[in-house]
Amino acid sequence: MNADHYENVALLRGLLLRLARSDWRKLTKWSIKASEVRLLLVLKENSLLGESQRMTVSDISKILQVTSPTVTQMINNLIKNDYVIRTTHPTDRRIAEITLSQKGDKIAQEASEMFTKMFEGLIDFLGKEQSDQLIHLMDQSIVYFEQVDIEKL
Amino acid sequence: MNADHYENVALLRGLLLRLARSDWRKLTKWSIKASEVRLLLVLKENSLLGESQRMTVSDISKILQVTSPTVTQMINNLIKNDYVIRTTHPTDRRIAEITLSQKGDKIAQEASEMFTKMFEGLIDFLGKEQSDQLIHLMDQSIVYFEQVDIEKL
DNA sequence: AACTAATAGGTAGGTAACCTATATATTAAT
DNA sequence: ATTAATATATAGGTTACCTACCTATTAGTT
Repeated sequence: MNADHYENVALLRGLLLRLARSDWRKLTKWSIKASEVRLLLVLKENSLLGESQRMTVSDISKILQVTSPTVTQMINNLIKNDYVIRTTHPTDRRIAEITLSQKGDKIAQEASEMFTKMFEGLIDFLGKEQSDQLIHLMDQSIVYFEQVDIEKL
Repeated sequence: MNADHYENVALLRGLLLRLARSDWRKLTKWSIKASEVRLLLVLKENSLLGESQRMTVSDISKILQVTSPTVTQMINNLIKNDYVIRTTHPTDRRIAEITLSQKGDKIAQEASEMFTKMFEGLIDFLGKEQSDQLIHLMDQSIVYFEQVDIEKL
């Protein structure tokens, strides 16, 4: 553990901050918000996984890691412009089932392709091995941040 | 370039999103906002680099990568509770010079120590070599994202 | 000196992306 | 039948930004 073992603390902090604020998340070619595109993508990807096309507010909330009122709000916006459809579960009327409309599916498809190309580009740019490394390191970093107790710092 | 060269596209996207939304940025033990703590840190770190304690709104804006109205707003809040002081440049009266008050310096000091410990913790957790790798890969990713043209995707 | 352009910052008002607290509807459990 | 639990919605708020515009001041030009 030499003298400059920790030389990169500031660098690391700065990079994480920049990456967090990076613009790719805010991209939206479509006339809906970036967060709403992400929601459409969740629905699309769920159906591609062979799961049912219908998802509940709670499912979406878990995947996007936001609270259910946040999901409701996004869905209300999406319904307003016919990107998704809300129906009631046939046997449990508490549950709202959300499905993509044709319009929503089209955007989800385009967004999916765009993000795929964007991240394929990143993998090409970094190289396969390096991108695997990045995945591993980011995953570990998330583990670290989830476990660290600020009160004890 | 085998079949699953791009297998990790979704994984990479998900991790970047999670890291972006990670909570460490929102931490604030103090009675001011996280973004305001970051501003105090900029002032503190600038003075530690031997630069003058005084910084202009433009300087801060460049470092935090936010617009000047955003900086003005944060500074107004910080002034309200005596964390920073705004004075006018002696020879160029257009320029506002921002300095830490004693109260602000104390928080900046604490925050600096906290973040330092937090990122030292990350370096220990990942290992020195791995954390250097992470820095390199994040840096390259930022380069990539800055250069990628969405319109062409 | 007078005028125009450039620079630095502030003001007003808005938006995205979240949140908490609370209410409502429905179903499950006792 | 009553109470508790669950799923979602509503109301209203917050943070962290932004753009458009305005003012004050300084620099450059004729």
